Amino acid sequence: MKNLLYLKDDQIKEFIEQIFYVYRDTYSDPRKILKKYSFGAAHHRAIHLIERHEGLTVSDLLSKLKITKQSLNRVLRDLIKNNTILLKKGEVDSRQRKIFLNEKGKKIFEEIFIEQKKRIYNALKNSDSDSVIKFKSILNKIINE
Amino acid sequence: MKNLLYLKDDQIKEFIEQIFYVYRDTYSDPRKILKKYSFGAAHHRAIHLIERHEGLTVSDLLSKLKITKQSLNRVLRDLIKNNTILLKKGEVDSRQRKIFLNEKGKKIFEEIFIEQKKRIYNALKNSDSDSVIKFKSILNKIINE
DNA sequence: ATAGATATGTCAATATAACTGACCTAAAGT
DNA sequence: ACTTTAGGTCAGTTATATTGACATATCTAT
Repeated sequence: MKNLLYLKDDQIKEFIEQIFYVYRDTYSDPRKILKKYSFGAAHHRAIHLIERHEGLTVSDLLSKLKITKQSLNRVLRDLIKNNTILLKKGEVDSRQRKIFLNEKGKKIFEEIFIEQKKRIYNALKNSDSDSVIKFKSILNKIINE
Repeated sequence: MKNLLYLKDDQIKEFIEQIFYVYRDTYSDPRKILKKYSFGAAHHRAIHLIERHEGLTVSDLLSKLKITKQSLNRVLRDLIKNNTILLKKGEVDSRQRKIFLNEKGKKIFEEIFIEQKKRIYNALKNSDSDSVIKFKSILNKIINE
């Protein structure tokens, strides 16, 4: 292994610790908003991914969340019951259900996002564009490993 | 708000999504090792923080994990029962319990870390030092917001 | 047409990790 | 002496996930 400082074990351990804090803090900020709608972290993650990938299918969402369909089903049922999402039959393949936020869902998403955005926005606003690009690039490398 | 590309909502939403994937993948890699010792994600996080901050107190660990002491207690009990950690009374303040990995704990940590390290190492090995520094800097800014 | 595969949904039981709330001891601080 | 702090514990509950089994509708391929 290379002897570069940033590849030393201690540095990597520190990254593993930081990744935990970043995830925990980023996703705990909108807890109160979620509670208002009787939603938890699982609903939050689903809503976020549905907003980012409107019309994605149930199996798309499953592979993004990497949970079982039984787990996802509870979440989707809650979201439907709460009138937050709607499912449309796929036009090409009618076995598929394409998932969308409805108007209420979009409003809830925005409420959540406002809370969640602050942390990231403030962290980036004093960073130069080059830093942000490099930050994103490494995030992507970690995901695609 | 500034009109910078990387401060646009879509970009921030993408970061929020990426942070989820990075955390999930980084912490799911050593699942099999953990299972071997009947440990779960909660034990993993505790072991990681104890290794990084040897001799930290119960309340130090609580504030890093941001869970209740009842939740942490289950985890610490399991780790003690499994002979992975040991608690020493604080010399200065004997109400405190300082937490250490014992020999078995250190070995388990190393086993976990080997699995977990790969992803980060591979992501960083082809990045230049400047990228890594900037990556770390933004992680810290997000945490300290 | 029909057989097999795929996408989705659901029932039931269980595991894991968290929570709230109440209460306790020992040791420190004042 | 009194209060606060650090830590531990009991009990009950909630949230999120799991495994395994099975059902339905639809698509694909022969």
